[in-house]
Amino acid sequence: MMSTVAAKDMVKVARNICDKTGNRLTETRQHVLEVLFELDTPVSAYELTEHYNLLIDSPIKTMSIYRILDFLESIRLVHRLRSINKYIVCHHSVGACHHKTPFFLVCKSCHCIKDLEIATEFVTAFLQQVEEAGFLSVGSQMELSSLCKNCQQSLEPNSPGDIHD
Amino acid sequence: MMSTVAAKDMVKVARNICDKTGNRLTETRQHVLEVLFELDTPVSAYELTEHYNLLIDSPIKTMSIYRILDFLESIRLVHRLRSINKYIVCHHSVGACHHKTPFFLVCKSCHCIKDLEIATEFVTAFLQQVEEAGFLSVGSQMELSSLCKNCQQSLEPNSPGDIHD
DNA sequence: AGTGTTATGTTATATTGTATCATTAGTCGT
DNA sequence: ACGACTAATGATACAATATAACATAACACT
Ligand SMILES: [Zn+2]
Ligand SMILES: [Zn+2]
Ligand SMILES: [Zn+2]
Ligand SMILES: [Zn+2]
Repeated sequence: MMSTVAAKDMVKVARNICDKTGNRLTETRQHVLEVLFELDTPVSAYELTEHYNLLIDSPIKTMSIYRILDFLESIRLVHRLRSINKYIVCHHSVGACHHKTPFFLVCKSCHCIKDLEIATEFVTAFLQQVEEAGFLSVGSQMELSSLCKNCQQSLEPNSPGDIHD
Repeated sequence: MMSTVAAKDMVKVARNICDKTGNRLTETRQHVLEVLFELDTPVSAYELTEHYNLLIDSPIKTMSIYRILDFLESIRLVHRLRSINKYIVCHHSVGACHHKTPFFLVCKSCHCIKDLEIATEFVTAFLQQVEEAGFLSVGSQMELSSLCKNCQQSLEPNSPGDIHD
């Protein structure tokens, strides 16, 4: 497939992470990452399968997509948005990975998301409360069901999928 | 079905809420609420259907359970835990409803949950950041994927379903 | 009773996610 | 290079979760 410069950077980062962690960035995994990156919008595993098969020569089935998404999530290159059952690439890792506990605002109506850059002391204080409650955060993210600006104003919901900054 | 005193209190609260909001607490809805209350553990819609049909005379199908869960969630008597696709009664409403934005810690392993009583100023600060980002929280809850104390210690995960305080 | 509205029953189907086993592709020691 | 081991993928089936669509029943209001 045609890869943008940004996608190539993403892959480079991915390769570094895999090298360091003793994992293999296979061609299929790389392709999944690239397709997901180019889409740049939350997609379901089945949607991703369709896009993959449009863009990549050798066809893939959703079972494999799920496996690869699991893998990519395990090395923190992909976020699974459980509130909408969709997946996105992690944008925290493109430059240098500064992963904490990301807070995603997920629009209930159009499924656009915003990655809330939350103050460090806030996260720290929160995680301390989690710890005091006897729980251990497992590096996942938080999601808040909400309404984006557009969907608040218009009764008409927006077309799904945008990612706001 | 046999209802505990606590369940009857719950129903009384439910009836009040429905009266105030112009909704109807039908017999079926009341039964769903009672069953869910007695279970007192996160259950899926299908699990709830099974329990309902064991406890209540006239049988119900999952479609209706989903509809009633939607209703009960809309009047904030039930929480839908999206990270594990399960449902629980809201324990915030039993005395007097002091609903803000509940933070649920959800154990990835055994699916027990803890409702984290989070400091008010913390919630306020957080919601302000959400607002500044142009999003409107729609009264849902936050969920953090985590590991409970038991599941941290033992490699063996615990049996699913407990609710910790 | 007649009429509009809300809730439920019923059936079918869509969507999301796993289990299982066979096959292929790397890895490593000889 | 060869065999043996492990990791990754292919392929099929199936489970679990959720919604669509339409018919019927219960309720509310005149
Ligand atoms: Zn990230
Ligand atoms: Zn929106
Ligand atoms: Zn609650
Ligand atoms: Zn646990």
